[in-house]
Amino acid sequence: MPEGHTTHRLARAHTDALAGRRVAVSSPQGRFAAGAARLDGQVLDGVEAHGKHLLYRWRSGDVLHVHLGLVGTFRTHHGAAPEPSAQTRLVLASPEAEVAAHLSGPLACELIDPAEEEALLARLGPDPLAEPGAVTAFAERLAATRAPLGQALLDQGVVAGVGNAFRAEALFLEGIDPKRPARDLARAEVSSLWDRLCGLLADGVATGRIHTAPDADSGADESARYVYRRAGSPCRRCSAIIEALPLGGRAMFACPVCQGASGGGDDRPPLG
DNA sequence: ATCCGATGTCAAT
DNA sequence: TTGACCTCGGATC
Repeated sequence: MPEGHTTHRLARAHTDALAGRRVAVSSPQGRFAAGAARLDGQVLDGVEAHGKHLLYRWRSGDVLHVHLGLVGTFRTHHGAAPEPSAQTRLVLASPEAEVAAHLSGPLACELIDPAEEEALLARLGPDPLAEPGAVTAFAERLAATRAPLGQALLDQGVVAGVGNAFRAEALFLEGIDPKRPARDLARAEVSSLWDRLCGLLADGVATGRIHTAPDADSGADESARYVYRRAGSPCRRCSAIIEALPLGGRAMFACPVCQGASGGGDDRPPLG
């Protein structure tokens, strides 16, 4: 689940449900026991998303940093909540609001001090969901890397909140070969790509899913995407076989024709 | 019952 | 570049 759209949805949901309330905080699993004990009963002021990072700000001045990583999940229950599982790292609950959020498997769940928060935010590039006008910062950071574009888009210092699914879908829709050096993109390509990322992420916040292809609300997630996790299947535009190649340590999915040297991306609808 | 992979990141080679 | 970490659902035996 977790690219930038997920964290922004959580920030909004948890702010709506819990901000201004005293929150019961616990760590059934135990690995956050000390932090939970410190926060338990405190008033939550609000929750912010910065790329894939979540910051929970408490009236006491404490800041809780959560990063879901690859497998982390936050389940937010309204009404009667089930018992948290034994591996639940963190529970945030308001009995009066009948809300309980259960966090499992996070990469990070920790209290951070102001210096750590500053360092965290300083290493993030612009977040399309937080700063949709930040195309210039995006362009500068693309120009400063030697990496291929497909790899640069996974670098949270280049753009914050984009992950493996959004990078693949965005580059397909832009018709750009992911192996091209990021610094070689024309200004118009950078601008169009930034707008594309903003649009895809905003759609993700609205729906909670990464569905980029117009058809197929029915069926698996793969049926609602152009390339991500579709290696070996025909391209929805040209029927060429979608490829997966390692880029930035992960599988990069792309159409060899639509994203070939001749380029060609636009808003053409998919084939039948 | 067991294995494997996943929308992520970091530390150790 | 690789392995470790973390949890869970789906595939496989």
